[in-house]
Amino acid sequence: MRLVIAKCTVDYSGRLDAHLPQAVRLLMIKADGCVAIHADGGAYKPLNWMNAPNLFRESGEGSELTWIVTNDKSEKLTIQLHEVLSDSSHEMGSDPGLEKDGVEAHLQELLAANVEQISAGMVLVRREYPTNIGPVDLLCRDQNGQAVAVEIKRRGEIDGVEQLSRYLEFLNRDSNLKPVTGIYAAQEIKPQARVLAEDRGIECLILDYDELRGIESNELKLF
Amino acid sequence: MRLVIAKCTVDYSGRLDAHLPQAVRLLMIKADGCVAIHADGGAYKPLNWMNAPNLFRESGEGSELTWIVTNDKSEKLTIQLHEVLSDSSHEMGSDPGLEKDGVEAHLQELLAANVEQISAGMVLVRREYPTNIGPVDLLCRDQNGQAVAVEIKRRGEIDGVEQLSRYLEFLNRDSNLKPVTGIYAAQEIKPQARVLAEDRGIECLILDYDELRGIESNELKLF
DNA sequence: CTGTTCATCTCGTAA
DNA sequence: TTACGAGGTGAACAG
Repeated sequence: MRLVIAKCTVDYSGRLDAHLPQAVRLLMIKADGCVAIHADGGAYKPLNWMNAPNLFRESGEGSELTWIVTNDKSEKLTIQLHEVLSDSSHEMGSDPGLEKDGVEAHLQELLAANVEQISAGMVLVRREYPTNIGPVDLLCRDQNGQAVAVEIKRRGEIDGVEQLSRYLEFLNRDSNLKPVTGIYAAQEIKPQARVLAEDRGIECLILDYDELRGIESNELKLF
Repeated sequence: MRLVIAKCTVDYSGRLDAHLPQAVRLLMIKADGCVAIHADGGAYKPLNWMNAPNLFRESGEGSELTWIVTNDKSEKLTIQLHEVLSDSSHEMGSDPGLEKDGVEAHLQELLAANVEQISAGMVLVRREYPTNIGPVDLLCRDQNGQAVAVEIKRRGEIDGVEQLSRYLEFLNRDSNLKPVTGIYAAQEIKPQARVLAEDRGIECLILDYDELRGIESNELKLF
């Protein structure tokens, strides 16, 4: 990894056009060739960047170096270096990578194992119940034996309501299931999504991840 | 900005849990306190990070330093530094920031100012016309006085068609507007999006950004 | 290889 | 402050 601190101006042209006025910034060039330009503030996202694979060309000399980075999608990043304050390279080797735990898939597992938390007497028919337009997260039957399709999201936005509506439309064509009602379950449901869901007769359910995890661990303790 | 190259292990706990095994990485600490951990490859996104504002604590000594970064949302980033290979700081001053050109807002402005480019006699009612499920980009009336809802995208994909369909559904409940037709306008419309749009009776319109900008500047020249 | 969905999304902006 | 939608979204996964 090469790290350069320099007073520079930058122009990007590609999916949009962008320009950075002259200032001191960090230019980061990784081993795979990708380039990132960071200011000393803001979040982790660089001001400008160019992903690998790309072509890096250096031209000019002295106090007016120019870096031009291009790729095969006709994107172009032009960096004018007016003054280089630091330039260093570091050997780092390959990275073993990140291990994650606690994302959305876990939520579906937890709820599938505890469908009676949705309403008393609810029974799971199956997870990822297939339809022609994709699988529904959960298909259940309530205490009266009526089919219920459940769509689970971490954050319930309007797209998820559309998705569930489409599933219901298809499920209701199956005379063995009809009539099928819908439940939209999420840790958080946005107001607009709620409006649309209720407009379509879909029930909204707020999930408590910690509570579900608590129930799970309590049940495990019983055995 | 402080840049440290070190052999380290990292643990993050907060919105999820994540762990990084021991390896040499770049640790970046910006002036506003945010911390990012980069490997020498992958894209511009760091492996782990912690945004400002946060609390940074350094403890231990010699070859076993520990950095603990916490914030008020009970997120915690723990960095064990097993070997520091480089540690430097750089004064960079504030950044004038990025100037962008060619994003969706520009397209909407340009088209709003030139609605007769959509079709002859078209008149703008208002931009960001509100509905219960969000604002429509443009509401217009055509030469016959019939209401037309326009959804503008830079890249026209299928979810934009869904979005416009929802707006039309709600707008058509308003007896002052009914019947409302839809136009899906984008610089580029994906084949699947076009099929769905036409299936729903929504007209597709390809926008030429340069052309719209040209019309705009020509009109300016007239005055 | 495209298409779809998730993300510690980030980021801006308007109510 | 919160809600909402765009993003040079990126990244992972399924078909």
